[in-house]
Amino acid sequence: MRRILKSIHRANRSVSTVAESAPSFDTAAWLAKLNAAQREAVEYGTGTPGALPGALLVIAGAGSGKTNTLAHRVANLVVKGADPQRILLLTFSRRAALEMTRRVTRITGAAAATAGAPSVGAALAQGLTWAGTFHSVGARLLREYADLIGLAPAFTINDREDSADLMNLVRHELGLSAKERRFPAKGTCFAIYSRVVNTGASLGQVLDGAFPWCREWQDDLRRLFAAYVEAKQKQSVLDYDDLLLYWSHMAAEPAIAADLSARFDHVLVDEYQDTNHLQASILLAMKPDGRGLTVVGDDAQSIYSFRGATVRNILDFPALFDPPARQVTLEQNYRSSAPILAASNAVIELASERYTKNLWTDKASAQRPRLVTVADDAAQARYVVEQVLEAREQGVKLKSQAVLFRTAHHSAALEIELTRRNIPFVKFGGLKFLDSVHVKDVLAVLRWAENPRDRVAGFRVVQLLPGVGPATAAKLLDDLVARADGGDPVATAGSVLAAFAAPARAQEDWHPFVRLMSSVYGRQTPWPAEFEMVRRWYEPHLERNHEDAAIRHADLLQMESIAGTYPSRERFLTELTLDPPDATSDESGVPLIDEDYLILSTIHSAKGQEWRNVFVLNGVDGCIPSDLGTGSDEEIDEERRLLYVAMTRAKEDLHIVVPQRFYVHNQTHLGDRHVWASRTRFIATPMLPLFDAYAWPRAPVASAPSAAGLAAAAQAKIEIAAKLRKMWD
DNA sequence: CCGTAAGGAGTTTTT
DNA sequence: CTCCTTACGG
Repeated sequence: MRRILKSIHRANRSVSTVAESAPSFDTAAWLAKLNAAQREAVEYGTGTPGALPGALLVIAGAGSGKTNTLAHRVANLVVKGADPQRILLLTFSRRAALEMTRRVTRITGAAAATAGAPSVGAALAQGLTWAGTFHSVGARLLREYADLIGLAPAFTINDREDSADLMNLVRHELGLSAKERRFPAKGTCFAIYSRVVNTGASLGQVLDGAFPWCREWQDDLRRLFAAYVEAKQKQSVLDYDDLLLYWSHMAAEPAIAADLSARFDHVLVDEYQDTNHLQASILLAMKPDGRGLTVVGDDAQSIYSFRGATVRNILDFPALFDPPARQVTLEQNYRSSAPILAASNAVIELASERYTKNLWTDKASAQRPRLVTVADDAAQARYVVEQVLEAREQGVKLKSQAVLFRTAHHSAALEIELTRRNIPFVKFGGLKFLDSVHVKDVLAVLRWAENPRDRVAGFRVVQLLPGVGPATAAKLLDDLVARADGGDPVATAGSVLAAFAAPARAQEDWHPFVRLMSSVYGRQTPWPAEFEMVRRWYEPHLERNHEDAAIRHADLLQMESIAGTYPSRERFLTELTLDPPDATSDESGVPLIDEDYLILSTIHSAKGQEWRNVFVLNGVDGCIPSDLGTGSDEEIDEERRLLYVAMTRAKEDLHIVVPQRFYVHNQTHLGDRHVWASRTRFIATPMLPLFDAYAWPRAPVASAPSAAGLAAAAQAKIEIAAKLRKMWD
């Protein structure tokens, strides 16, 4: 680790020397607004037309203008003659890709105007055709090369839930569910599998490191995963990890690798600190010598290790190449006020491992971040609502304010309070629209139509019919495969359904069902009318199965309008799976763009964003850090980085709310409804002067326990109820 | 073989 | 609370 620190510091030094002593910068007007380090990142290696720049690593601190810098670099490449269609831009989310594309187009247009080069604008008219997440780009490439690598081009993609369902099917087939001791649940099995794939570690290492309680099942798990892989291949189904895994193997296959690498002159990757081993291997296979490769990120904001992301990627990047990658560090923060930045820096400074230097800003302010003590969950919600409304009175839009929390359910009390007070909000993270049963049902029909081998989809669809259960469904799906006999099952699926001996109880529903499926298999109804047909078929089943059919029906209508914006069923399914709408609100659907609403978001989903005012909920031990994430020093550091990410989202006002008591649900072994909490360990006592301590509500009650007493109790973490129970042990 | 009811166990963050 | 499993009546 010390070695890494050194190399980073060395690199920092080298950057400042470069910034000071590089007079050869092209100081075109459109780059004038960038600072020296940003300009270095934008212009590195672009001086010689036609030559590809060597590998570049940009360490970009929070709020240091990272997106803007990356967009300028892409624009600069285009201005200097790069073909936008041969630029691959990999981002962390769909939203980030859209934002980046928008900015690049705007910047390039402006640059072309000042440089008097209209041809550049024309070059970008087609846009950046290859901007997206690793997963969506992977899906596109795999469809193109599918025939060469033995994939059916019409493969369907399973999201996390579907993947877990398939894992479950296989788990039952292998008889693992009937073990004496309870076998890990489907979601756990899938998480283990996914971690092995994404980290490149062995099953044993993953079990030891992250799932120690499943170690006893190692042999069964290995058997399960082998069968799971086989099932996916038989069914022409890919999970998220496969999109990367196939891509990586494809890029390592000499016959394809040359063609694949040659398609892209430049590859640029955003949020590199949150990529995993597999993604790094893809980049290296695409650009073995690093020429044309740029990665951007901030190790202090690495918060996705649970997904296999490793900070090693960004730290080890320079040394992968010869000569080593150029490193540029952006340290000036343009987002937050000095007091907010000082507090954030203090939090990250206590990390046991740190790699980069502190950020600085010249945005002075007298307003320190607030550390607000409230009695409990409910008071926390009332405090936030009061403050949000007060800020709005002063002209701060709801949209410029955000409430951030560690886990999705931490906002439950607040959501109730907001609904009660009629304040519109949109929540990012947590349960998704696509996870609801009715939405999944309809999507399953479409997925099954796209790919009749898809067993999870088929299983789900057939069992919608009353009288059809797992046994009947399995028999039908077996028939489908048998009849296709290795060929394309779409051709024969219709007649298999028609000939199938449906159980007596399902007779009545069978013929409408066969008509529907034959029509979608044969693509007799064009997209998106097909969606409407499926939805109409589904309606009676919706009403039979759900009390709240009316609300769910509205969801489906909303999805129908989304369906209309995609050119085909395949694109709709693929993009919806890879970029699901990630917001939910109190009403069905997202409020209109021009409405004002408060943002609620998990810290993870808040990545890359900023707001004028930010509230961080539950700044207590047990929430941040989550008590599930305190097993190792690495986990604790990641939780610390989470708080750092949350704090650095704020521009002017930051409130960290500390309820003294919070509810713990469903902890049967502890049984408590609520526990005393103490301030998060990440805000240590010596750091308190950086905050405004604030107790809310202000009015003291004579008989209330003293603040000192409460603090002492909180320190001791007394659980009285637990003690009372112990009396009887 | 299906559907339902009852009871037990697990539980973050997401492409 | 929600998911999963099991037991039992059509």
